[in-house]
Amino acid sequence: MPPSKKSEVSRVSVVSGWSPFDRVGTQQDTTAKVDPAAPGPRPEDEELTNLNWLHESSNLLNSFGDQVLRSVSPVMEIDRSDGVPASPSPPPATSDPNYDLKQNPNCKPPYSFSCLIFMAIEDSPSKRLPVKDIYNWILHHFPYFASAPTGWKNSVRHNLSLNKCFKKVDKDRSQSMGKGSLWCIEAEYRQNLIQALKKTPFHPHAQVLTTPSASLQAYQSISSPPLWPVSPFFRRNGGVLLQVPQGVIQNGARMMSQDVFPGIRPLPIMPIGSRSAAVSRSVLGVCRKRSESDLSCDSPLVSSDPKEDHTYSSAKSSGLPSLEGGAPCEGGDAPSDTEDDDRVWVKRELKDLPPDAAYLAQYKRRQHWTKAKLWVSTDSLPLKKRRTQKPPESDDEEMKEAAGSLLHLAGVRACLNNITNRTAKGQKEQKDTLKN
DNA sequence: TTGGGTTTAAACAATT
DNA sequence: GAATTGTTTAAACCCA
Repeated sequence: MPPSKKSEVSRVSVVSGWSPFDRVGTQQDTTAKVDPAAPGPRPEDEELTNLNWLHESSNLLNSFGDQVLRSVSPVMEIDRSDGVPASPSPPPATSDPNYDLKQNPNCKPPYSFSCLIFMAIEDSPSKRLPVKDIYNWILHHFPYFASAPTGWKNSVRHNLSLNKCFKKVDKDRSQSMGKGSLWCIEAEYRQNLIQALKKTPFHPHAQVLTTPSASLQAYQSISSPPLWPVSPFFRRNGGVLLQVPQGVIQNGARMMSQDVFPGIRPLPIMPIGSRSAAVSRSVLGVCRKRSESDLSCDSPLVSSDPKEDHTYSSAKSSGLPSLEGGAPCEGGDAPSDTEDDDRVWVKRELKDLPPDAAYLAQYKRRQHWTKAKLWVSTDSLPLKKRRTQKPPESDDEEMKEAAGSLLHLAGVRACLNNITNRTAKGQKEQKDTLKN
């Protein structure tokens, strides 16, 4: 968004803040319009409510947040319409230049793109946004991207396309909202996103910070856990901040050790290529575009098996039980209004196809889900579709079964890894922190 | 070393 | 025709 980027950000009012947690507590977003088409209260909302443990009022921190915000982006207008009163002075700036936000304003947010997109969408009244608005939301809340290389937009689109947490919603044809579709959160994976957010950035408890930096000490001397300063979590609900339960601390500790906790510690200088959001990886191992016909699936179930969720492209349609097992989709095959659309047709066709043994064998070699793709003969397909689709090379049933088992095992293993990795990761980070 | 997951870059098609 | 949007592939990187 080259030319308008800066100016756009310059008139941003950052504060209105965030969303999934808006429904918690006393949030008062009077600007939010009620969209009749928007989904009503969802089962997952209970989960959000259960995140109350994440919240603790802290005007002081909120004020600090503003301070940091101004440091990061002095041009940003700080909207205090949330009624949060001004509060005492923020912690003194550290002398460590690495911790000085004024010197290091271009710090990449410790959120994965998936989280960013999720927040953007959830922050919209109708819970659906066009890509452009997702860009804007990210720009508004994370000024880092205003000066970041433009590739991040590509990454956003890439995520939208490949991450099955997000689904495309056809616009009402009567609407002329420009090109593109609306994107919303796939209900089935909303929990994953929430979990990813819970495990991202903010909130190390003081007790896990055994060797705080100078700024950290200064900060801790006056307040509780830190947040990414521009994080929407930072404010909302009148200065609500997030705290973490014991179970999540390990991730927080990790984030701390990686200097991703700005409020306290250095907002690390993270070039766009850095892997700042690794924390949420395992939670969001869900990359694959769902077919339009799946969109009616409202199952709040979250697969316990990340592998079930993960594969680019339309591989879920492979019919592999291990891929489908977690979340039955009632009515998922119901034809949509756009069934005659090529893409929909293709996906439905894929869904009915058996897995291709040759491909799966290839997958076994590569062991990489991003390659998980069904090859189908699609002479009638648009070029776009033909490009990546080849006729099957084999139809060996045994291979299919073996591959299915492999996939299943891989899923189980990945699931176990996720659990153990999270634990081990946090412990390692704590050790590293101690070393430093 | 291997495997899993994320990000980035790039190419290309489709749409406005 | 240009710009934007959406899809796909590949590679690099990080972590366990």
